Amino acid sequence: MSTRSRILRLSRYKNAAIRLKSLNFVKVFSDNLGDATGVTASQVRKDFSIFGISGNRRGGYQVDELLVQLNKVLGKDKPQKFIVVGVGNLGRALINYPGFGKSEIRIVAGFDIDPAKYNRKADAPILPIDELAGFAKANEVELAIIAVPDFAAQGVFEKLIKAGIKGVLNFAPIRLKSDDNVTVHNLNLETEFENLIYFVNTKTSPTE
Amino acid sequence: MSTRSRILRLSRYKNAAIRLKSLNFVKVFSDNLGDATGVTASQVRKDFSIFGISGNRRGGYQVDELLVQLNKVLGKDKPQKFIVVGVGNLGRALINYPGFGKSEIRIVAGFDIDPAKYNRKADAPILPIDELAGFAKANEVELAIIAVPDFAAQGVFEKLIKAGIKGVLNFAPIRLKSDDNVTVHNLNLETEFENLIYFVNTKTSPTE
DNA sequence: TAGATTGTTAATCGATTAACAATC
DNA sequence: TAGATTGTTAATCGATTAACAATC
Repeated sequence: MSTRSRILRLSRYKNAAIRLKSLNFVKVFSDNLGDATGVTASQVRKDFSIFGISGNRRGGYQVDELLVQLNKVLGKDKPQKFIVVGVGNLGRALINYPGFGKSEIRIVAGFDIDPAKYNRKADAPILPIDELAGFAKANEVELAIIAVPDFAAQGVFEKLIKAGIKGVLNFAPIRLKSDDNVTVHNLNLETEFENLIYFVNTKTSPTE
Repeated sequence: MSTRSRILRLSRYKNAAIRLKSLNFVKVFSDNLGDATGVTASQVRKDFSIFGISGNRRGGYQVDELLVQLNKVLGKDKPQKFIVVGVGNLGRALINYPGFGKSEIRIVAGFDIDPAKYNRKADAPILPIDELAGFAKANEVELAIIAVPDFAAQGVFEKLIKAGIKGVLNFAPIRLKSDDNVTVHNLNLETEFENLIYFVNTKTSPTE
């Protein structure tokens, strides 16, 4: 009913709606959103209907109202606190990622084992990994990013579970398994590169 | 015939095969690979048959032979040169990404507009963006990564097209459109975060 | 009102899985 | 040989698209 790709499309509709709003659109049609995101108008309406997002026969969707509803489905109606484990290049990139600026995604702390990286005074402090569980509980953080080398990922994952984390985005090139209590999304950069290479080499366009 | 998700699975089979090889497996069965990657054995055999990867009735697949074939499909049988445009935190993280070490993915240069970042002596030199086209042609680079802020992405993309780039992995939170000559994969980190948030909030496990 | 767009149902399309004959 | 596993075809499942009645 709600597959990964359906939610990905919802994110795109949201981004398209933001763009259209900035162009002073007050209402949009399923046709506009389809064009902007590369799907059919039917798909847009179907996706909306599954989440009970409704518009106006004849009048399309009010952009402001639509954004409220999409943000609600996507959890963007309230702050979402993340911690990052592993403050190497990638971890630091995520902590400083400017794209989260206007969004409700907040990276509230980083954790590492290297004392040279600790910095308690930063907006998002960098702390010893031993403080992870305490910090997560004190600050009610349920979401985490793993940005450590592959050999350290499983150990970090287990620490995160003990700390009560409910969702993990894993950038380490190791496949972590979710269970009933913890949702894991694995994002393997090498795999993304391989995918691009394949489609360039064969000149086939991916369905994505 | 060859969708994005089929190629993603192929990457996973390859990673599983590498792991099994390191455990001294000489042959593997579709069943092993299915278990290791979370798909059915039928799926594995179907995927293989589409790419003409064949095994031994009764004897499964020789790991070494399988890896050769998978690497060939994925373009890992020869070096794949990438350039990175935008040497901020994310760009630097990609240039230094240790996960590419053993792989045939090579990041051969970075480009930026900030002179403070230039470094012609590094293994992967950081160069002024004006030198992009010249460098790409001289070094026969066809693959690029965009890691610049959103407002700069479209301009960079057009420069890349002019430089003869054939494939782009875009990390900027803007949707770039591929055409017949250039394959684009958009990887929007915010979207990945939203996806995780959704599934954590609803405790539904994604099909992925 | 007449015309246009939604919301939803039915039809289509494609991908996954099951089954089994071929065969090592 | 007998048993186990592949490779492939057929069946199933799910997701996308088309169509159209409802209606603003």
